[in-house]
Amino acid sequence: MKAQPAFRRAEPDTRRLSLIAACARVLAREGASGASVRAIALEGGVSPGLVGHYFGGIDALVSATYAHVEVQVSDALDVAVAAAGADPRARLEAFVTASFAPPVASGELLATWIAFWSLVRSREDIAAQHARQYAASRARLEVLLAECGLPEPRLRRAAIAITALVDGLWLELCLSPEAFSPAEAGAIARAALDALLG
Amino acid sequence: MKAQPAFRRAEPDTRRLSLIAACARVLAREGASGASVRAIALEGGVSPGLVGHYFGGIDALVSATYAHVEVQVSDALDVAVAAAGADPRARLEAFVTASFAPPVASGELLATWIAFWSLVRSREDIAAQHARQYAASRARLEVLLAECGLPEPRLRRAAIAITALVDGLWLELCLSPEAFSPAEAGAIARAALDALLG
DNA sequence: TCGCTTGTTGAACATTCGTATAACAAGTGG
DNA sequence: CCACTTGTTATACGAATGTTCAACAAGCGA
Repeated sequence: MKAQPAFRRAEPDTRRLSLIAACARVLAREGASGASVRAIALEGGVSPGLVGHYFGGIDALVSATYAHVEVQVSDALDVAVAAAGADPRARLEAFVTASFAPPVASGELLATWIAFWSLVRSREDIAAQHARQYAASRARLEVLLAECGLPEPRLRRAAIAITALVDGLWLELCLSPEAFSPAEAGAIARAALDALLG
Repeated sequence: MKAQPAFRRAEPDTRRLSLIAACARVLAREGASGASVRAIALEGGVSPGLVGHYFGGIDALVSATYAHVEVQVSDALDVAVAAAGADPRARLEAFVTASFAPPVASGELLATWIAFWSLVRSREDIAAQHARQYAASRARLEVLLAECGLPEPRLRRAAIAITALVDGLWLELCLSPEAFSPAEAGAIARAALDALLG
């Protein structure tokens, strides 16, 4: 009788993704302080050494997890925008509305953001990653705003404003869901769009 | 020759405050992950045991530090509002403008906020503290808005909106100061007030 | 079937963590 | 000047941290 394999090899990218997913789950369940190499390896059904093998350190894994989750969030927003049809204003409103509904606004995602933010000030490469992702997210919003007819000179500030408003509402929604509802957050953001677009 | 005292006794409240100040300094310098009992005790010129003696645990010290810093921030905003004179609109604008200048907006404060936020989801008492402080901060803004003539039914949402906008701008300002300037953040917030108050 | 590459393991490493606690001493009231 | 209270120290403890590395074996090509 042949013993079944003690472990299974995986494509590097597959394994990397499964570790990222495990990291995200641990962050969601245990919070930023519970995301240790061992806990993540256990969650991924893998030995602790693999984390170092693929990412070299826990910071890089957290950074990769943030990048991955950000892409998921970004995709979810894109889907919502696409589902809104062709009307520019409807697309913009779909964007902000989706920002306050799962899977974008979710307390479980908060720990990933917090773990990432806590690295921004001390690690220059992670600060650069944050700046890059922030710029990308703002640029996408600028496109939606431009399609609504907002003139180019006002685009930058408008995008900064809407991004900040949405982020602030999102953060508070994750931190204390009782303060106000996702629907109320959506209404507030849409009112801001009204004011901005006239 | 009499050896000088090996240590100095302090009033409980004095010592508590000095530990809170030491915690804030360590958070500012080392970030959330560097704020260990030992590092804080060393910073405060005190033995590690005292942290447990006064606060019972590191979480309670972080929570107390957050509360203390929040009061400082709140006081700084009050000073700015008072300095603006009697005109309600000027007072409101002073409030948002001060939110983007030191000592309120400062990368060094960010770590304190992050350390506190990371406790909100896992500890019920800290979630309650956050909800309480958020409500207080929103209530103060509601007063300023009411003085500008905003009718009562619109107060709640307006305060939520301005708080979220200011928090979002503040956060991004602390995370990546190159994205936009404090002056630009202030202009954005004042424009939002324009839109809100007509 | 054999050998080779390399993904993977699991233990060991030196630190560091938070907390508990016994001994010490500063300051106060007598 | 002497207790007595208690703020404070210093150490010790077990657990957990991130990282390293030699050994192992899975899967592929020959």
